[in-house]
Amino acid sequence: MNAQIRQTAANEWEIPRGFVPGMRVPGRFFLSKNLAETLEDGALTQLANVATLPGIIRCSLGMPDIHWGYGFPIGGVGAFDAETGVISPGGVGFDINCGVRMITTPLHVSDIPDMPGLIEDLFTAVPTGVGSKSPCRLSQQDLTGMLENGAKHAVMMGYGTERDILRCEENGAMDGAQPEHVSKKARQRGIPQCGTLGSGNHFLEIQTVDKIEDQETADLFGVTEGQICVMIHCGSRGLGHQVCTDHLQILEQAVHTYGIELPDRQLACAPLSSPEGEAYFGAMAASANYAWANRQIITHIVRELFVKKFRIEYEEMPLVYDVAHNVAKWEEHDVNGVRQNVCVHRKGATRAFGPGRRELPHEFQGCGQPVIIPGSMGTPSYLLAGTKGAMEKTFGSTCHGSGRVQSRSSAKKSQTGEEVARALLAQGIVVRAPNQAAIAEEAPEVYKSSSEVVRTVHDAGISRIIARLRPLGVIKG
DNA sequence: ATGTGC
Repeated sequence: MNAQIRQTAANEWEIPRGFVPGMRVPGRFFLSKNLAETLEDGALTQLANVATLPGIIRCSLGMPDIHWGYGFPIGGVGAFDAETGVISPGGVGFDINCGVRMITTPLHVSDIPDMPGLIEDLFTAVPTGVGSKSPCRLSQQDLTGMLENGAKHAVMMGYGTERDILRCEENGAMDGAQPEHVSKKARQRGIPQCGTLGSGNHFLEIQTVDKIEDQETADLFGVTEGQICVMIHCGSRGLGHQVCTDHLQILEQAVHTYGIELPDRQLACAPLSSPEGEAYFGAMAASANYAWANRQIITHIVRELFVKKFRIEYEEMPLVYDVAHNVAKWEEHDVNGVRQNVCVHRKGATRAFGPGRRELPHEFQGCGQPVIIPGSMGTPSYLLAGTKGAMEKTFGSTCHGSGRVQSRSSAKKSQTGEEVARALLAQGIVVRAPNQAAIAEEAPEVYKSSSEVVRTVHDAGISRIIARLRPLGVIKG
């Protein structure tokens, strides 16, 4: 560990002010001894850079899956004061509201004798890969509806149930969406892509619950051992990417307009209260809503396939929860003992609200929200719960996944897609992707261990492990 | 992440 970094608890570290010039607050991050060697110098510097931004509250935060990203590190959290703070696309990420949802089924492993067949059918039903095209013909009006009302609009169109909405963070639609700040170009990319999985680390996975660590909370979440589940990981596709690109350009100018000094151009931002900052927030919220609609439509496609194939009822595949990984949101938090409305940026980080938060459905008031942490291809995913500790230490946030440790190009050099797929099949995991390179780039070896990341946040008390899920079949984008 | 890069 860098000599300037101070250890403050078993898995907790502090970057002191002065690590980079202009830090207004310290940086803090969570990392176990085993993960220490995965920490990149660049990510550490980025975490310190975030602490220089105007109006940042208490500290910049890094989760154990931290790695180098655009401006902010991935696995980064920053909360900003409503009056003096800024909003930054680099603190949200290009894939606005990249997120993950988990659906349970009444099936067990023995009910799916032909996993390759199921995966093939799902691969055909859910458009996958770069530039894949939508299964639904979306009108301009429906696109606007999705930008304004997210998953609610998708349900209104017939893609899901009223109950689904209650099981999405923000009820599947953020307040403050302003479709008028989503460019025509972004809309053009969004229309043909809604209901598509995308590429990279996005996936659709068939899993089984193989270990319950907290039976009481698992019961509340509706999860039982041996059950087959579906996990969907995707975001706002080309639309969110275009919104980020468009507004970065505007905010790079705003940096000069408002005389903001930045250690890195990629931290382009504007005051939360400025027209430029408000425009980005409105467009970002609209993109987040599009992503919720996207995951909702994919959920519907999967349910229809299961209903037909396994002769079950649509309602027998309830949504456990849907969480956002890349978003900035207004939330109330305690700041120096005062309840304050702050703008929390989570980039590659998950909300982990503990018991008693009014945003949560009544059934989760006592146990905290479900937190879904996807593993890499072939490694376990986890269902966690939010905690009081997260409210106190991390503005109600935890990790989002495993975190890449090897570049895509390097991954392709070390193994071919065929080799990776064969190794996974030997472990009983079926993999399907549009091309072999996609599989090589996502080999389990290129990621930090999801188990180690999850263990770290559990031990630090910023979420707690409820159940572990083992992959059986994976569709990669 | 991304109709993937100047």
